[in-house]
Amino acid sequence: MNEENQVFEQVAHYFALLADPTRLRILSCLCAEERAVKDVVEKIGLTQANISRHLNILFRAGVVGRRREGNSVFYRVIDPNFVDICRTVSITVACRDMGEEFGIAAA
Amino acid sequence: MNEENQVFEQVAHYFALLADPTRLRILSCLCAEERAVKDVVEKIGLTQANISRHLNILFRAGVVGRRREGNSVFYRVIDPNFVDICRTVSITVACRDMGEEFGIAAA
DNA sequence: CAGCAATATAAGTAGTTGACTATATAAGTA
DNA sequence: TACTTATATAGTCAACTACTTATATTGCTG
Repeated sequence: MNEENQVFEQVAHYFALLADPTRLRILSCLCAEERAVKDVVEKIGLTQANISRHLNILFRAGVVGRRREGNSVFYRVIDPNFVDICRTVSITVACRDMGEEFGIAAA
Repeated sequence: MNEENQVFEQVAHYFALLADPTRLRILSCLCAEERAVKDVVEKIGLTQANISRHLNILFRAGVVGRRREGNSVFYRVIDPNFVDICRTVSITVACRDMGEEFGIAAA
């Protein structure tokens, strides 16, 4: 495996992070503000184990950061490019007014 | 399934297109110039059936276009956002000089 | 310490997908 | 038509992954 192929695999791996609707919902949740796991679970409506697992995947990849405060763990988006990427893709795949999930005003 | 969830699924579906190293290699091939399937196969070194399948996936999704010329079918990138997205992600996941696969000069 | 609340991890399962081989279709050429 | 080249499709299999239930960890509080 040469260096060029590694680049493609890294890029593909990053896209794979964003290729899951549940993770996109979670990231949409965290886009505007930091949130505790429990709040994300309530907002999205899947099991706590599942949300926690996705948050860990995003954390290990460096897309989100986290901090513990007492019993709770708060997550937030730290990847500076994430919003830009989602903005572009949202515009690509959907009509203008459908990009609002990520705070994209209709152009 | 409400409208909001459909947006996430559409966006996720687009990211899934780009979440495969082979498809990224193919798109990198087609980024600079239109190419026939045969040329892509030779350049990438996987089976013709596999490349053809990936090209069809990208075609149906509207990322690439194609035209037949005699025996050959030529593909090209037509999604105007693709290069921008890959540029951003390449910068995100790799060092500056690793973005050159998609024609990104070191900043 | 015991009990509770919040989060993380483990094990199992079902569905998806990327790869291959083999075959089919389409177009050029003798 | 028969043959060759180029591309697309079908069938199969292995690997991966998202989800669930059950359990473990961590921190607070009585």
